[in-house]
Formats: sequence, C-alpha cells, structure tokens
Amino acid sequence: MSDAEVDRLFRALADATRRDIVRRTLTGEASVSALAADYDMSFAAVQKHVAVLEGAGLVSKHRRGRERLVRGNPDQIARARAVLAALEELWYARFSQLDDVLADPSPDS
Amino acid sequence: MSDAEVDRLFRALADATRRDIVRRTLTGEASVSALAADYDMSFAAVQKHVAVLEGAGLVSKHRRGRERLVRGNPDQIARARAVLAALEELWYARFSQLDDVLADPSPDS
DNA sequence: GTAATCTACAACCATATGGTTGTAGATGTT
DNA sequence: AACATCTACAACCATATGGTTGTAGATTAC
Repeated sequence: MSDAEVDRLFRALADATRRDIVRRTLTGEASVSALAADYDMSFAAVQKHVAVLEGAGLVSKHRRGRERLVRGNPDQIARARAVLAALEELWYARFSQLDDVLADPSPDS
Repeated sequence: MSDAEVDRLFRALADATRRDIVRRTLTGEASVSALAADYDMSFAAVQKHVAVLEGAGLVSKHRRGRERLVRGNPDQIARARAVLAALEELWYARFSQLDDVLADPSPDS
C-alpha cells in the first residue's frame, strides 16, 4: 500500500459517523438512504461519507434496482490493522537489538 | 475511549510524516530538532506534527536539558488496533447470527 | 557575559474537509 | 403517463489542516 492509500484509509476511519457506517454495513448491507435515516445530517452528507469510505476501500457499493447497497469490506480493515501491527513490531525489535548487544560483548568499536 | 479520542488517534495516523515519526521514536527517543532534520519541511511544521501525535497519545515528550525527547507509545497503537479488531469481530458475528438461524428453525415470527 | 542551539508559539496563507441546499437522472409504483 | 423514491453531483460556506515566517524564552557552550 502506498503512503497515500494508507493516508486515505486512516483518514476515513477518523470520523465517528464513518466508523458507524462501517459497523452497520459489516453485519449487513444497507442502502444509502437507509443509512442516512440513522444520522442527524442530510442525505448528501451521508452520501459523501460513503464516498470517502469507498475511496478508502472500506466499503463497496452495488446496485439493486434504484438503490445502491453499501457493504463493509473486512479485508481493508485487516490491512489497517496490519499497518499498526508493523509499527508495534518495531517496538519489540528494540528489545531484540538489546539482546544482540547483550549476546555480543562488542569486540570492536 | 470516546469518539473524539478515536477520531484524534486515527487522524494522527493519517499522515505519512507522522507515521514515520512514530516509527522513528518507537525504536529510540529523538529530539524534535533531530526529527526535523529528517524531513523536507520547517522545524515548526515538524513541531506541529509532534504536537498532533502527542494530542493523540501516540508519543510523549520529556526534557533533557534544552532538548525535548520524543518517545513513541506502543500502548496507544495497540488501542487503535483494538478498535479495528472490534470492527472485524462484527463481521465474524454475522456468521454466528447465521449459525443461530440454522440452529433454530424460527419457531415463531 | 555573549553567542549558539533548541524549543515554543503566534500570525498568516492555501487548500482540504464536513456540512448545507438545489437540481437532475434513473428506477419503481400506481 | 404521472408520480414518488433513490441517487448523483454541483455550488456554496465555515472551519480545520498543513505549511510558512518571525519572534521570544531556556539552556548549553565558549
């Protein structure tokens, strides 16, 4: 994943309404208007939130008649988790470096 | 964690420079000016990025003489991961609901 | 004491973001 | 055909964000 993709991914997750839309569409599909009914904002605003999530790969849309059903994408959430896991691993690597120092009494330098 | 805290957390992670600062300060502390030397932007800009990370709880600062040493906080990364894990669990819950349906041939309704 | 270094913070600017309203197209209903 | 519903999208507005420069306070070095 490029930096820009990771940026979009975390930015999409940095909004409570969008996280709620992801929650709602992970357990079952929902049309945009069905989603919009749940939030205290205009239909267009919810539509924009869905577009941000779609741009980040967190949801996908497919049509059913005149509706667009929104479906959450657990794979992309897993990718976000993997990015964080990689960061955490760096921290643990700090200890393994220390282990190296302890194992090797620095023959040179 | 409140919605606002989670917002700040993911927003802080939604920038490549800030993610890099987290990486750099997880393996070892670094002063703000040492960090600033690594990026093609002003000292003040890096200072702002560190402030955003600090506001999100992703790094902490403590003084050593005239320097402020920045240290990454792996616990907060783990919290972000936990938020994502909770989302993914909802998806798996979809299957357990299906299991319920299969196990119970809907006696009423 | 004076100079150099590190940090903090204010003021400013361009652009992005999150919301609104309004208009128009596509589909379903009667 | 006429109407209602769902969606898309443009235009607009207020505020947030990410960058800049400049000034000032602490601390270290000479």
